[in-house]
Amino acid sequence: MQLESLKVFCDVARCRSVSQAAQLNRMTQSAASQTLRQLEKHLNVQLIDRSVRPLQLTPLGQHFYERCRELVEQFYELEASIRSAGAEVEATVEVAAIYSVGLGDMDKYVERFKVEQPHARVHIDYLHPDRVYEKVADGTADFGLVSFPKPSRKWEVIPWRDEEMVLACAASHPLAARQSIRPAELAGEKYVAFDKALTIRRQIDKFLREHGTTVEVACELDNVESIKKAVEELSGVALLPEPTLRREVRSGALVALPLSGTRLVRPLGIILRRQHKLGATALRFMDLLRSAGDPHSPRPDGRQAQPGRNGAAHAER
Amino acid sequence: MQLESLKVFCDVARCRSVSQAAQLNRMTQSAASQTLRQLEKHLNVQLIDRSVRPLQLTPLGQHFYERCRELVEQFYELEASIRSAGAEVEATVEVAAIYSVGLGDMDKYVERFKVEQPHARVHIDYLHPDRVYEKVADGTADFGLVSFPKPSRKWEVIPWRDEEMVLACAASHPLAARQSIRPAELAGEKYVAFDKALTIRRQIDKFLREHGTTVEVACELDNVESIKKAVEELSGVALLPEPTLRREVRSGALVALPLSGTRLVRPLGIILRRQHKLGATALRFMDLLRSAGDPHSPRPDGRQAQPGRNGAAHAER
DNA sequence: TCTTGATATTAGCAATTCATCTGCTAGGAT
DNA sequence: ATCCTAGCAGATGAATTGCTAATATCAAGA
Repeated sequence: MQLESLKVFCDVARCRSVSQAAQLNRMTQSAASQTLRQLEKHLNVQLIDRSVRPLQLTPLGQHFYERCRELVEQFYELEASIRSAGAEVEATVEVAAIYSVGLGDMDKYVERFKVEQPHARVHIDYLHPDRVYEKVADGTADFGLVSFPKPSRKWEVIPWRDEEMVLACAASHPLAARQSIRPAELAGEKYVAFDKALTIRRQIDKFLREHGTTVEVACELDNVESIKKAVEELSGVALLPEPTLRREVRSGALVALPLSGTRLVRPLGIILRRQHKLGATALRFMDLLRSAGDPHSPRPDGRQAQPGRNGAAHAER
Repeated sequence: MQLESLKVFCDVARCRSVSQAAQLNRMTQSAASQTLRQLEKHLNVQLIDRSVRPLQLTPLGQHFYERCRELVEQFYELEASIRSAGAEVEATVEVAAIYSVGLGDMDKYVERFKVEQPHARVHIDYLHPDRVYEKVADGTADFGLVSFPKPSRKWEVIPWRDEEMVLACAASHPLAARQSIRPAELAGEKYVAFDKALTIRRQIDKFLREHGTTVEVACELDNVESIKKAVEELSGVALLPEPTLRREVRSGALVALPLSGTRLVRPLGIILRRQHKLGATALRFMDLLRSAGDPHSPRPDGRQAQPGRNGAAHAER
């Protein structure tokens, strides 16, 4: 049972002519005639009275036409809506990122991408790390941006960039005048920590342990923005990724002290579902991110990114 | 675009399994898989996420499923209703008859037919002759029963039976005692005539003219029942087909006098649209009528009627 | 009856569809 | 980690289907 057959029948019913209906459907009169006969045979009824000119619908045919027409129209509407929705989806990149990837950074990438791909739309969700993994796993996001990415069967990890961890403190803090600081010097400081459930907290704890230091945890928060605010207000200190502090350092609200004698980095990674081929648009946006973060790392699928029209995608900020 | 494809997709969406959906649709898993792929290609979207087990619909696929399911269900409902309506139509005989064919006669035929064809339904409309021709011409009736059938390109005429015209008068009328009557004796009688527009009126006028008689037309009516009533109440006379008078003669209300020395008959005929092949049921009912009316006239299409299970159709009443 | 415009029919060809078989993948168990 | 199993996709050959072109048939009007 072909939908086209129904359309042909509806057209015949409207035009009262097989030939015209055939033309409307880009087929020969013969094909239309056969189609109608087949339809009637399938339904085991006579829909059209062919013994008069112009042909006429039987009462049954009339009834069938009225209902059928609606259904056919509705279906073609649905088809069109799905098609356009599909094009929309294809042109949209869904990214899931942890809070602290930094709105400032991502905005720049998005702006740059929109210049290169004017028809494209980028949507970034800033979420709790667990939610990021979820959205990647269930396909709601094309890819995710997380810190300390953990490999798994379910997803593939592409290293993106390493962020230097630095000590943040209020401008009025006694340490603010220092050029750098050794981990050991943090002992006794009022420390604002990440939530215990977060990987970064465990990594920092391990780092401090390795340097024989224990800090006095004043409070625990699950995102960078809250920690920054707490550092300011409690006049505490915190170890945070350097890029997330830039705005506050520029405005003078906070001071960022590099660690001396050692180094702690927060690796960021792109995660994406295995065997899940990304759309062309998503692929291009990922390439933009990667070339900005680490232009030399290989692409996991071996495909070449479409180069921007002027190679700007490879320019470091 | 096949309706079956949509059904397969809907089944896949319900079962979350291609194999099961394939079984439901009596096809192999391979065919179902190809069908789905084709559907997705046609719509240019991804409906199903095949990278997880059990498979899952994409958001787009979910949306398509919800709308599609309704449409498919509605269509199958429509299909079923049309099919059953078609069977109904096929089993129903639509007959258009002039008023005076006689309800008594037709009832007998219908009763007998219902015994032979228990599933069949017969519907008889008693109409003005012009309406009978119309209903046959536009296909609303399978065939028509008329008097003095006029041949035409539009319809075919099959002689059915001739009805003897007799003089009707009230039992109290002076002529009622006669055994028969000559046309000339009608001169001066209060005559109840058919409407001038009717063929039978013209035929009767011609008949009387040929016998050199003129009658005094008391009133004109367009159907036999009214004429009979008028004959009774006005104590007039009328020339009417003998079968239409039987009931009144039996009850003693009217007397029927055969014409002597001459004869006038009203031929009845079956009319049906040329090239309009009747359904099997209509054909059988027509055969019943014809064998009862004139068992020796040939059938116009050369087809043999299905004989009744005991040949009763050929028995004269 | 004849013409005209339109539909049905037929045969042959091209495209599609389907089933079998094989290879691959995801998920779960050891 | 590595194996096993169920389920899906892809290739190939067989069969069906759908289409076109040519021809026959038909209804309506002159």
